Amino acid sequence: MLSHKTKYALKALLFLAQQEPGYIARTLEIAEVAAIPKKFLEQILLDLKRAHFVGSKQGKFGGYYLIKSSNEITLADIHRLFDGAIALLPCASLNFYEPCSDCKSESECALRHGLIAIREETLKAMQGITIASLVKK
Amino acid sequence: MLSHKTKYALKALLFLAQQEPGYIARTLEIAEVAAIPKKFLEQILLDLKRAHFVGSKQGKFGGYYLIKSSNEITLADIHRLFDGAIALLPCASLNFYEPCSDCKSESECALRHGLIAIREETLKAMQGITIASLVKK
DNA sequence: TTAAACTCTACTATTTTTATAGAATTAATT
DNA sequence: AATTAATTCTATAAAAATAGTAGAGTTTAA
Repeated sequence: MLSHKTKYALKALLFLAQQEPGYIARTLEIAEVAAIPKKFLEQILLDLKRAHFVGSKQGKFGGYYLIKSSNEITLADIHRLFDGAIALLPCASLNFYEPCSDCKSESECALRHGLIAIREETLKAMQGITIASLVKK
Repeated sequence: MLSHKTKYALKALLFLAQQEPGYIARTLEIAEVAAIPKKFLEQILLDLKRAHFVGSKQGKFGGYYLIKSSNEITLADIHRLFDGAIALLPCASLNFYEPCSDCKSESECALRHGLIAIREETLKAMQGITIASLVKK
């Protein structure tokens, strides 16, 4: 399941993608429209900024705007940023790989191979969902 | 990601599937081989029993054994039993459906449709992984 | 009767998630 | 220069979920 953080991030990006090009949205505005606690959203937008999905303008009349094309932001990207690995166990992960502590050997691990197959399918599906594709519907 | 509980359940089922038909395995035996805290495993096996994946024999020389064919136990089944929904949000779930509290209307919800597509793909993949298919490798 | 196993409930500890608070900084306007 | 309205940053707190433990009770075989 997605954390609230990831869900909020997606809703915020969805909002930004629906604005006129050049429009700068205040955090409060996004928070109200998308029903997100404002102070929580501040952190999320800051994370999205550090990950270069959005840009910001400080000071009065400042706010946030998309800097990446909405069809280049995928569900997989946002999941990884806030919820981490797509894979079901770290040993089956591409971006968050870690060996299992309780596994004798990886080649012998019965679970790992199956979970890699799942990750491949899920990742493909999640990369197919973009902010742009969500806006369309 | 899978919880430890789900991972332990899979490892326990994997162990049981690899025993001779009719063999009854003690909790301690499974715990040692699969590196699972014994008291934690007790709860997990009890849950697996209540969900009719395994049977048990009480008293001395008692223990657990599979009662469902290992090719009829899927990753999706075990995930749902211990970690709940396969879908990324409750509003996109088949077995754990709940409406979103922060969503104006489901038909308007931009997220839901995309997440249903993801759930369909992931579920299909997870139903393709069985205890039997994991044992084979 | 004893030993060895499962059964059951309650509890505790830890970690993660979900926020909240408040001061600091930045920039536009008056 | 002062004011206002915004982002930025760090720390903290509250709540929920996860992981694990304890111990008494029940069942069965020998």
